[in-house]
Amino acid sequence: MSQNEPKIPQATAKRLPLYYRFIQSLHSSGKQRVSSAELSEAVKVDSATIRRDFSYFGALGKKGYGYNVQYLLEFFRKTLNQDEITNVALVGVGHLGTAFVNYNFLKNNNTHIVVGFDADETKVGTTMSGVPIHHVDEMEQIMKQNKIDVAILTVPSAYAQPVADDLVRYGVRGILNFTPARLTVPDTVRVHHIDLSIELQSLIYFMQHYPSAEGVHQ
Amino acid sequence: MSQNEPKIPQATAKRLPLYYRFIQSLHSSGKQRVSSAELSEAVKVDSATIRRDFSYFGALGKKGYGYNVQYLLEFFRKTLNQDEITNVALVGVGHLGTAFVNYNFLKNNNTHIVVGFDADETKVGTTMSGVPIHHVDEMEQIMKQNKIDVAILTVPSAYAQPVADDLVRYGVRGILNFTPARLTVPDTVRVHHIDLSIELQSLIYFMQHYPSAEGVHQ
DNA sequence: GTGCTTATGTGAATTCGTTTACAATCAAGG
DNA sequence: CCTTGATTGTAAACGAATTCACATAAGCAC
Repeated sequence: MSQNEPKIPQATAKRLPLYYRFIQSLHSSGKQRVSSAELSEAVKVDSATIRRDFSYFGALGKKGYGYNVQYLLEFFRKTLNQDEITNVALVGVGHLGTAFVNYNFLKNNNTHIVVGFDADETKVGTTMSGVPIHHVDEMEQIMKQNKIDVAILTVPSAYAQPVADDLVRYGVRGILNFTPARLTVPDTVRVHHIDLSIELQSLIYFMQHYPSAEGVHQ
Repeated sequence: MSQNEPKIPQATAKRLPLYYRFIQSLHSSGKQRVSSAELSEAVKVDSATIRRDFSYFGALGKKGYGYNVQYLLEFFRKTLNQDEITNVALVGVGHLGTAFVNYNFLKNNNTHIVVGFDADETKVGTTMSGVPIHHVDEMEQIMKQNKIDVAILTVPSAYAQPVADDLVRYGVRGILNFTPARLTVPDTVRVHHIDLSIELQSLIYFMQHYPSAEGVHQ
């Protein structure tokens, strides 16, 4: 499922889910074809960048015509492995964690939070939006049994590293880290940081120092 | 307060709050000096990159010695404008918005959510963690009166663009957008996107296609 | 078919960011 | 005051990502 394909630039890889989402919406609105210029307008990525991104996968379009929506949809569905549902564990069911189990953006896509863990006894044993909350002590057993290899980390930052160590030990290979801690993990494990207060701080810095500029991020 | 300083690369600017936070923690732990190598270990940024980043602001350190923590702290406090508190509005008090008003990461730093807006009458008039929730109809008056120029956008995606238009009209110059919508705004307004489901999707893509690699993201 | 229009795919140029590698400089210790 | 060891600051090399610009090919109209 991996390695033999040509390596896609990371910047491109990060945009794929964005493309996929918009193509889905085009498809469900019944559109048949789309040009890189239209895509550009919608996802706010330069049209040349879009064509270049697509070209890493070969010729997906036709000159003078554009891209066939159905075909693109099909292609991205396979490329992003959308047939298979990825089970995700949520570690730390505080305010932010609670928002994630409730938020339905995870029920779409191919990712699904199937279990939550917390140390708080009053939460353990409950179910939130259908997701059972277990005690962190049960993590090893449950993670291994269900072969969960992606976790969302929303614990207090003091626990971030030790919990991450546990997760790695239990077989997790991807962590979406919402704590401010910069985790140390083996390089077989992929960590993406989302640091909310840093995002806010840097937004403010940009506002003050780059009065007009195109949006950044991702 | 801006423009005359030399332009800092965006990649550097995004790391400044990260540096600042760690320098704060060094300072409160009583450390007097720090090298780029130590900083590197803590924030997981190559030490040469750190030295390069710092060098855009002139010579902050001393050769053979490193950086004086007190001095760095002072410097970043000014550079990141930490004396002044930035008031932030939260637009959309759903699950995610609720997490933000409760989360104390905003009470630290120099940013503070001072008001929330929602269309749900049952929320309007209440106070959450000390933050008053108003009806969106009052947005114009309150935003202008309090001269709030930063907003966190956590509304349902269908409302994202119209609400953003309103915000811009009321004087907002920075939006932290948590909706999947790609906003169209004048280029005097800065938007940072945090798209949670895309982050998760791209994490999974990277796991599957780049089995071992250093962490990306911010 | 023929020609016109459109929009792709990509080589080349450019911009942006990171990393190497080292001369310059300073602190500290004798 | 001299030497040693440490660590900066940056020039140059490299690498990644974006953007320009256009030859090429496909659709479409007549």
